[in-house]
Amino acid sequence: MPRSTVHDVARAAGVSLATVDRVLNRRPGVRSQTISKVEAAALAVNYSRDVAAANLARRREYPMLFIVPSGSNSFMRGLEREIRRGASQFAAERIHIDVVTVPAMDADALTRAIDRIDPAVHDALAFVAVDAPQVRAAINRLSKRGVPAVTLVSDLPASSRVHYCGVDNVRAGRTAAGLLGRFVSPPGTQIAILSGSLRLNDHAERKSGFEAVMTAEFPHLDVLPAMQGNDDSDLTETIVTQLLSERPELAGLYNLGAGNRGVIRALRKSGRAGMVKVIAHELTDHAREALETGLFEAVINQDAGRQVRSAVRVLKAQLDERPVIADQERIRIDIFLRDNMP
Amino acid sequence: MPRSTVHDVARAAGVSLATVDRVLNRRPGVRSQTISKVEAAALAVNYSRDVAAANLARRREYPMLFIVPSGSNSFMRGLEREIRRGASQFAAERIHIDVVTVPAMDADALTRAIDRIDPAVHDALAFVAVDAPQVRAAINRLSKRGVPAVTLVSDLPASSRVHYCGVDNVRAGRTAAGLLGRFVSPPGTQIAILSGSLRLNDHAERKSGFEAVMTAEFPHLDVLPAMQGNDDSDLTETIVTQLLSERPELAGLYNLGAGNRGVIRALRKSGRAGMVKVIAHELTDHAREALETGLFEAVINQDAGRQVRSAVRVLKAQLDERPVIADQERIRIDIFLRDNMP
DNA sequence: AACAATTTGAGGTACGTCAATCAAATGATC
DNA sequence: GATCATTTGATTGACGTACCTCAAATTGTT
Repeated sequence: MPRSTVHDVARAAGVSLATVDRVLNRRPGVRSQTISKVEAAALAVNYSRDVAAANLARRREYPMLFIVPSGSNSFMRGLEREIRRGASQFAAERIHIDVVTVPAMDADALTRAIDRIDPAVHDALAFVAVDAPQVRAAINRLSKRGVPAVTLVSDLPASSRVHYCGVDNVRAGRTAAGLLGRFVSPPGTQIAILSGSLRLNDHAERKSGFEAVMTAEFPHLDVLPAMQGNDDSDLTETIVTQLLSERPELAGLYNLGAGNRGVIRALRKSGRAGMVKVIAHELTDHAREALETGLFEAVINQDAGRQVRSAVRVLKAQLDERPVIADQERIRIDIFLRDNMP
Repeated sequence: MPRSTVHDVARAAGVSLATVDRVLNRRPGVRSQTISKVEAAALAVNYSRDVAAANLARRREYPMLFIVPSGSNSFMRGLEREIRRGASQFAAERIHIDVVTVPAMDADALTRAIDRIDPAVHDALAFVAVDAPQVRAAINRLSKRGVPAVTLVSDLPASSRVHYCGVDNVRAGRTAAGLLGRFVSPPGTQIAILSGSLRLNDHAERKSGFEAVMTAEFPHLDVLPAMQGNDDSDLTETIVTQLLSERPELAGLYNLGAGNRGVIRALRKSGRAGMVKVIAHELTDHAREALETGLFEAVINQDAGRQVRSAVRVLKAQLDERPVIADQERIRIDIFLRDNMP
């Protein structure tokens, strides 16, 4: 049974090809009666548009822009790599991707980059959000100019962004707590939380999820107030070194931001590796090695490639005025131990 | 910069379109000198074939057959569902998928099903293997008849199957051990292993991975000899019920096969839920609910949808005589706790 | 009934590739 | 340099859809 084509629909509906075409592409000049006749016929012969042929015929191109933070953050560099990889992959579908970087956690720089977008050049935007009013305003302006945007990795709630392509960070934090709580059994022991910047929506959410589960399910553990490492390896190293020397009872550490290199260095220096159970985020090369050597117990990961592909799919659907299947676009929270690393 | 086409290649190489076509599609009748000239030109103008247009032009169809075990095994039913879903998705790429079921763990039935394959009807096969000599022989016969095959979920090593689309089950077992070993801390406690059938390659591998890590990293835990539940809920329930009554010190249970319903029922009856930490496989509806209610601590999962899509990709590549990017086809070992279930 | 407005039909061209044909050019062989 | 085989060129018609034009048919309005 070969696929049915527009010809089959036309025959089944008893109308001409031109009319079928007008109906299928929502072109004007067709009586509503005829429209429903054609739609019924399409359903009857089980027609579905051959997307490949359609894309070929309409010379529609999909130029998109991705904005990611610059800097040495391994996860972000990995994200950029995945974007570039996606770019070459999606080229076959006439999707062209440009990438620009802006300083991390710099709301003004991000705002400027968004305002610089030329709708004649880029039809859609994906960006890693910093939660700030001026960014929100810029995105709202952008959508007024007809350019849809999605957030990547970190969300910008209450803005006109079309979709958030990233994990549910509250649940990510909850997951980390579930693991760490089970790993450190003796009661009365201390758990430390290390975050990057709470200006990033994702960090704030992870923290709240983590603390919620700790309070509810592991009340016997003593969770210390969160410290801020600013996603910076050196600052993180300083903080963790001091923490380890001050807290001999420390049994667990949850680093919910970046700066894993700093955690690793501090842990190595202290000689307490293995005694303090560490859970971190993002399976970068450093985290990988830390898992391998037993320095980290587990890593919570969000697959950058999936997020990029999801962003592209959502934006393309938006440009084609097709609905997104939200269910299919949910990004998973991966847990990696030494033995199940990909 | 619009994509370059065959025309660009022809111009760059200084040959006609026909010659470019012959080279690109490996048709005979071109001097090797000209071939390299064209290939160089293709590289120079950064040509990449427009897959959509190519698929449109060649009327190649890809009829494939999937063989899955019948029965009430939730994972297998989920797999079948994913195959059927894939079928409608891949239809756009002219890939047609048929599914047949054969009794689970029945090597002879599987052998007959493989021998029944008509190369005129199905160009490729994906199947869940039972590790038996007659199956191996049937697959070898099949590949002689020109039909490539991949194994799904459970492998058939040392056969002429082209690829295995499934997780590394040794590592899955190791992962389970890493988790369970950390979850049950008090020394001297007992851990039980429950398997389905060791005739299935995947079960045997999980068991060996689990035991290896237990011996090496958690020597203080007492791992009991593995019991066989035959992937059957009722038998599994009986076994677990008896186990729980005989072993009051039991602190952990690893169910590496199917039959989770039996484990759940036995655990509920016994009133030891939560005391015995359970790790199981496959995120079926039952496992989901068990995680939700705290009956299971963790579930190791292999994503059925991914495996199906991977199988289709690999088979299509095989039929097109394209190489497979093995790295991209590696199936991940998912870990799910209550809070990171998708 | 005459007219305009709307709806429909018929047909063509294009997208980039595949596949095939037939003619023309080139090469090798004696 | 005549003969034949091999290689290359030129051209054409699909594939399924989009989009356009122009004419024909149908409605609705007065």
